Amino acid sequence: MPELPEVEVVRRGLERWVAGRRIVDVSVPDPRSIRRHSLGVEDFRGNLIGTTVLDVVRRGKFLWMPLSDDPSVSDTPHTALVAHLGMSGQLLVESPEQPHEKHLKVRLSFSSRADAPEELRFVDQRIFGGLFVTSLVPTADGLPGGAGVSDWALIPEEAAHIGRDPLDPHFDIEALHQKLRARKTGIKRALLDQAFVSGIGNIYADEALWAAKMHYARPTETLRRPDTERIIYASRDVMSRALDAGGTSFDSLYVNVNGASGYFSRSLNAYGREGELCHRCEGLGLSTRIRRDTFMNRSSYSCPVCQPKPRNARM
DNA sequence: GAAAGCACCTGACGGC
DNA sequence: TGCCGTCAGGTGCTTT
Repeated sequence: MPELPEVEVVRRGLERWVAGRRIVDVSVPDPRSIRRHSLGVEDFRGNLIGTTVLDVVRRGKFLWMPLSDDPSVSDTPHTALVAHLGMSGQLLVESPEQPHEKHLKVRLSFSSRADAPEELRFVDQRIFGGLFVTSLVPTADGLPGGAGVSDWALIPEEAAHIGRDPLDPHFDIEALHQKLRARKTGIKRALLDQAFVSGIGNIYADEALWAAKMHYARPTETLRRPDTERIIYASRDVMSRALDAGGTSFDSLYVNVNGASGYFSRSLNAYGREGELCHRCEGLGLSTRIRRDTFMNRSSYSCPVCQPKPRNARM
């Protein structure tokens, strides 16, 4: 599935192929993928056709493209096309002659450019993702909304509540630490809550906790500052390595969110390794095996030795 | 108000 | 071979 590093690869691809281009047509073969655009298909089309994409910005797994009716006027944008890839979404830059994908949901046609295909297609098998047009509002901290070329301190209204992601240069560890201490919940539950920190999904939560030698049910109110730092540094490390790997295999025309290939190329220490030897214990001559627990209706992978369950666990 | 539970969705896979 | 149940999980809404 697309995780934060894959979404960043998509952002860079879109920045190259789509930024600065005018939208000339929009079609929505499956309206379920724009269900977050409450005013419907015609309003969605009307808000896009004739506008120009100014930039491609990302915070966590949210992507947005600030729009302008007249790019010759240097003004801050007011609206944006927002995209979330969900579990299976893909944004593909293709020529109109390319056969339609089985799960094609939305097509955007751009003004022609000699060196670039004219269509951006949103393809989504499981329809957890989607597109919508919304207003941009000022960021709470007055700093740039996310990763992008522009430095507008703006963010889509619907994404304004989410925290910055660990790869964001404006990420504030101390603020996160204080929020975690004030909350009475387990650490993994908090890491998956985008209001605390965005961009961490089930895979990176397990990997970061393994690297930090911390059990997923550790109560957040017991965290010390070095604990929070260990988790964030670990998540940064694993996501940066995944981003590097995604970057090297990046197929620039197909704005690649092939989650499966990217995911399996990573070296994971916990996620999906039930019954396999813990790499860290193995190095110490132990034969501990990774355990899988059901947690939040999902799977949670951990080492029972490196990540012992606390007595005051918050499940 | 905070925290937890659950629905959304479809393809892969295992069991019968 | 075909049917059925289970599983995967990010987000937002509902329930406790």
